[in-house]
Amino acid sequence: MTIEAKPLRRDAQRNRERIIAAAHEVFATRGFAATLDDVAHHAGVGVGTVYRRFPTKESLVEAVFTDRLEDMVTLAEEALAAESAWDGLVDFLRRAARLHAADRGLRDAALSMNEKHFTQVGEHMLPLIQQILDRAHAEGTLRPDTGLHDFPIIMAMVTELAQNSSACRPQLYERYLTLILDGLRARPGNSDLGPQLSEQDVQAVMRECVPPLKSR
Amino acid sequence: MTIEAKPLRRDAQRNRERIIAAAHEVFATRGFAATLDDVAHHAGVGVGTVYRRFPTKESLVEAVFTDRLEDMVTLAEEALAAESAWDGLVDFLRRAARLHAADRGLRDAALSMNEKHFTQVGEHMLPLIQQILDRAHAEGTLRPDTGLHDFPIIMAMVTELAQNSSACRPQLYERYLTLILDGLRARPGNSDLGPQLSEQDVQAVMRECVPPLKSR
DNA sequence: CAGAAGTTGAGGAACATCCTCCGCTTCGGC
DNA sequence: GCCGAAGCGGAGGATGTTCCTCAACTTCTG
Repeated sequence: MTIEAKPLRRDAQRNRERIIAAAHEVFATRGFAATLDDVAHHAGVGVGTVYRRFPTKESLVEAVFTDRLEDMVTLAEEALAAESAWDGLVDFLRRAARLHAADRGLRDAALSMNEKHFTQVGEHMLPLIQQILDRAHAEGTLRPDTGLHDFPIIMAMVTELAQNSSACRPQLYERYLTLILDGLRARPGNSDLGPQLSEQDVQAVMRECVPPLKSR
Repeated sequence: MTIEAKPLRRDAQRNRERIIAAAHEVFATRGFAATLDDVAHHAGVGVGTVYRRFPTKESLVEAVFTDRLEDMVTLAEEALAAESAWDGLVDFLRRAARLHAADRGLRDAALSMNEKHFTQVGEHMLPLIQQILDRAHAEGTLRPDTGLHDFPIIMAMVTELAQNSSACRPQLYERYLTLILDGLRARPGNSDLGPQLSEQDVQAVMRECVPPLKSR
């Protein structure tokens, strides 16, 4: 599956793993805004080593988060298995938010799912979420004027808040997620939300919500 | 009322006004993150002039936004005058969000209302908002487990989104504001939101939501 | 017209990235 | 063990940003 070019020397392999672990920690608190220099220091390794192993931040991010994102796929599958579609959806969002609140890097990764790195995971994930929503729509519990594209936006808002409150009230975001979930229920008397968004819109907005991975 | 120390020379006064106007423009797009150097250039004036007239960013911000915030007080008064408390509240939030979406500086100012500069405006504003909410609670339309402190947070989320989508879909935020408003209605079957937040919490979170005005 | 008030903007100080480079260390096949 | 290849470190150059001062100059106004 993986195209393993050359087996690394043993020490190099050890360092690679150290770097990934350190990157996970550093990204968890600073998100994609973290620096490769930062990662190097946390890994107890020279900057050059990091740059040699991961020439771009993108490649490091990919190495760190593809698995974490696959974990979220599992979460989505569990949501589909719940007997109540609504409860499945709510649970999924709550757990996802919890993970994202605890790991800002994962949050940034999840919101970058349409970006070239991670497209693969996106192709697993998005159809599952679509199914979750279809089921909830069919059940009549999720308001019909919402769709797939609303959820990245909602998660972006909620997890941004989670970040901003993490120092003083790490659970604060849950309150507002709950509020939004009540707003998402299909109910008589709901307001008119207007037209749904396009995929391009979401992608553009998500790019603004996540620090750029530029480098160079 | 205002402690006018010395009458400025006429050209100086003209420059002062130019600076304020330019600052308004610059803050409108970059928020408090804008630079005094930026403002100077937009005003067609040397940096030194800005620093002489407004030694701190804080003082400039105050000069620019106190009036704009007082405008929002008017908005709040209109909300209180509406016959339906709920409609008044909704209108108020929608209009406030519109203003904040169009002027990120105003948004940053509004979210800084507890900060020393602006406390004065805050003392006008907050009791009014409290009254709006009391009325809506009494009317039974606003869910009872919400309060004053929820609104800065909600506005912060919504206007942050407005900012992030301003380039591609400037009205996007309205959709999610509407969604949240539906979540704010008192309704049977609403979820449990848990305990309300304290004022300290809100202040701490707001400080994270707005770029620091440090200087020096 | 004198001198007070005001202006200017180059530029120094203080950061923050990003990433390269080359002398040195370590590995591991022989 | 030896030695060449692989790997490592981290100082430091390049670049960028922001803040703010100051000394030479200009413009008011009485």
